[in-house]
Amino acid sequence: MNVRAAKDLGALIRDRRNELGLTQQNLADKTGVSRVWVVALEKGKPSAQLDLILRTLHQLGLALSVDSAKASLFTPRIDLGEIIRSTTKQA
Amino acid sequence: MNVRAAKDLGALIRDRRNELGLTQQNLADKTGVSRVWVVALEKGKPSAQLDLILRTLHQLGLALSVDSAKASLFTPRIDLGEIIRSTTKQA
DNA sequence: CGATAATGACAATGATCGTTGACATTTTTC
DNA sequence: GAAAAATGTCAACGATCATTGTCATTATCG
Repeated sequence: MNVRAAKDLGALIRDRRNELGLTQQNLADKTGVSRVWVVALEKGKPSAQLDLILRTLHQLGLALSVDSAKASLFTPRIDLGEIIRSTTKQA
Repeated sequence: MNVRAAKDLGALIRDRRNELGLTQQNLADKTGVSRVWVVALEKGKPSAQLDLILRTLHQLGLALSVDSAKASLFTPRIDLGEIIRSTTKQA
């Protein structure tokens, strides 16, 4: 997903954390940050620091990437793994 | 490109800035940050803050995105625009 | 319902940020 | 090679960070 502003990242992280069934405290502990920071991050903290963000995403099984702004609109990610899986599953 | 650590982002930004023929001062002015900060960022500043990073990338025509860590390995970006362009260009 | 967990908010603190201004060191241009 | 531009580095400063501890408010579970 595209991250245009801090709020995008916050929402994304909160959703993913819930997907994994983690509490804010769980995530904070695993990541090595305070729970207060996680709360702020999910609220869309613009001043959040890069390394803490990277560590948080890592704990959530997420990764950060940078692409051309135009590309991010017209170059969708194609999940080759899923395509291969679903086209070869015929027993 | 994938950003695993602050240094990745720094290298990426420096390369892109040079591609565009901008000086550190140029980029700093456009982005509204100090040149010292740009220098540090390109060197791989882990404590760089999200909003400043987003503003910098924006000025470079770059965008930030978050994907599944696994996905980022197996879901390449497909440039549909380029595909359409090159398959319809026959006069 | 009652108890417990989870989340949101606040203040106080030490640590660190990003800025300005200056100077040294490349790198580029003529 | 000389001049100019670009880059790297430093110190001092006010501003802000991330942390801890605490308490109020929701959710969740038995």
